[in-house]
Amino acid sequence: MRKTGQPTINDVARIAGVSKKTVSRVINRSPLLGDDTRKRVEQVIGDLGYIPNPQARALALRRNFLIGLVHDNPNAQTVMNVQQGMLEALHDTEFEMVVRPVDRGSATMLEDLRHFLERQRLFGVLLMPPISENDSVAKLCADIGCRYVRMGSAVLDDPAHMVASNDREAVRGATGYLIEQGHRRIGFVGGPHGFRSARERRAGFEEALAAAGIALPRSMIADGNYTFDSGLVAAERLLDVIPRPTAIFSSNDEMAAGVIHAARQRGLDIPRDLSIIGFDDTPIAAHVWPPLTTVRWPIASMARSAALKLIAGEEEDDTDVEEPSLFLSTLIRRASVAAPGG
Amino acid sequence: MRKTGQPTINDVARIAGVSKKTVSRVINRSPLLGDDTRKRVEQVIGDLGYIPNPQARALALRRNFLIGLVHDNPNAQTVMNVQQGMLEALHDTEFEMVVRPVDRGSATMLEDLRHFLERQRLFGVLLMPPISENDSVAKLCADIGCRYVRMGSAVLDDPAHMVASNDREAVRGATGYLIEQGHRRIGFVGGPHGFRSARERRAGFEEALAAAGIALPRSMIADGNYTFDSGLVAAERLLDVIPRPTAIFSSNDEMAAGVIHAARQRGLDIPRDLSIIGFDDTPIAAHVWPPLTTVRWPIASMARSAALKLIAGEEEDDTDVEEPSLFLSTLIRRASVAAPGG
DNA sequence: TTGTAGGCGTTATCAA
DNA sequence: TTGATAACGCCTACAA
Repeated sequence: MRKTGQPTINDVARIAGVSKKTVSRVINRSPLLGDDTRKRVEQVIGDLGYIPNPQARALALRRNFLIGLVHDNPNAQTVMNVQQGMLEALHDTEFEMVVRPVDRGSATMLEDLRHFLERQRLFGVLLMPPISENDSVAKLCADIGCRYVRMGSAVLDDPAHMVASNDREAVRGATGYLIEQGHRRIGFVGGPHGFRSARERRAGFEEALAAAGIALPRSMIADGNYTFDSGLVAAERLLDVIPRPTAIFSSNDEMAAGVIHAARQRGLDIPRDLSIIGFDDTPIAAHVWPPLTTVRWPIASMARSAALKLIAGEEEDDTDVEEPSLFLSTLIRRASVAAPGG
Repeated sequence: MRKTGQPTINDVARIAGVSKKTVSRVINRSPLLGDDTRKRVEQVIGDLGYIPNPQARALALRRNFLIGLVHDNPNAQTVMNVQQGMLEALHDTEFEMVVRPVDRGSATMLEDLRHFLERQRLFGVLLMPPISENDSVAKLCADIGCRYVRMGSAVLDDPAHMVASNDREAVRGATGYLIEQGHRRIGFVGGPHGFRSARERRAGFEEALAAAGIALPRSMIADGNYTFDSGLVAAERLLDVIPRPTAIFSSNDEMAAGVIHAARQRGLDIPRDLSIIGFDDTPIAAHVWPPLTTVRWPIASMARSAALKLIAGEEEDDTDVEEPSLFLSTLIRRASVAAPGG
């Protein structure tokens, strides 16, 4: 109690007139403990304001109480939603969240990550997309004995290590909605190669068209990389095609904002001349003009669930309830979609 | 080396044929060490892939290597920029970042924070606005011996505990720009009461008008709370005034997007009928239509500097270079401003 | 320049 | 049901 000002387990033991181990048992809710001893110790703990030192526990238990968030996601809102969901799960537990961005492009990414995990000896990590799609990262975690749960747009791993949304189905539904409105010439702005989410969304798009018997010419597909600018460029390509598409599905909101931009630069009215659907339901979707119809996936819920999976069995509460592994997305209908021609 | 698979200082010592202390000296770059011994130990460390256990170090040193980010900022991009800046500073150090959102509205916020800080015994915390403006929080940190640095829109603390932007001056400049363009009826959308940034920005606005000898009727001021919707509502109030303002300064970008929305709903052309300036230069600023003229403050640089202040003296590199405490903002000129009437 | 003994605050083992 | 003793992996103080 001298140096740091914080009382230690020794102080509690001495004052309560019991051994350290007994105090430890009280802290850890050991079942074999006399009621009176427990009460007495708890009294002292309360009086002293004693708080167990997590570092010491980490050392003794050979594992710490840090959950890592490993991400390389460029979208701030998405990352924040994940953080929020994780923290909801970690709230009132002894776990804390440490954030670790990684550089997917870096040649040493895997080595850096290994070094980080080995050094910090994290209790577990939550892998966000798109890095979560990288199987070598999951393998790395498994190899060095670090628990992990991956978030993704499709099931990439066994349920214990995965929470997934079903992007394909969501996009199929969104595209179906455009078709219902009467659209037949529908352009597609895709995400970057190598992204599972990009692949899933495109597959959903193609499935919807196929189901409706609508041909999909190559000219109606343009690839982007999830950025505003790439969406703008892709839209310019699509809008050059004659006859022009009457609707465009964009694989994320940011690119959809670029599509809106491009359309407006050509004097096109949205949704009269062009309907647009995005994906993610980031704040930008509600704030662009006109407000963007988009697909919302339950990011925070997924992250919360993922974190709960990670610490499952560690916390006494309702560990019997299995965390779900598959999450449903919903189409948010706003003003950017109408029947062709108004 | 048995349980965890990770080699310990003992393994290194045994294999290198030296004492633990010698290995410890190598790790901590003690100057008094024979070159050959050092080389030999370093060789073994490399061979074994030995990494010192941060938990054990934390225990022995009675302090850990975690830097906290305490925030209650609703803007995702701002928080992410701060995280990025912090992590840049922490890169290649032994420090990690743990994130702690707090609820400013909660009655137990201060108690929660105290509990968090006492339990985790963080090395230090970075306080983001607006919670950083709360003097009791700073006092709490000081009381329990936790280093802290506050980020803010004005100097609220001594340089060792503060990195600040100069919002007042920035807004004065931005408003001056509108005046230069010929605007005389300029509306102001303010931030929420109790926010220092809101106060500073408003002061800057008023100073600019006063300097130009322009009266500021009460009707030209509408308060918001930094959200899109509040900006929209505020703009509706301002645009109802006759004669209408020819320009509006909005205290952040999100509200400025709401202003744009409101203007468009009335069929006003921006910038012909209404010029708009925002604050923050979030991505939304570049992506709305028309692109928004706004004030950019160097968030990431400020956060990096704040983190470096926190760990100053701990890292050997260039600790002689004092971290700056005041950061300048710049006006980013885009298409949302023109002379009145086009 | 290097080593020994002891401590940081906690938990595990095993005996009482 | 409790307690003594020994870890956990590292660092400081003091010796050699």
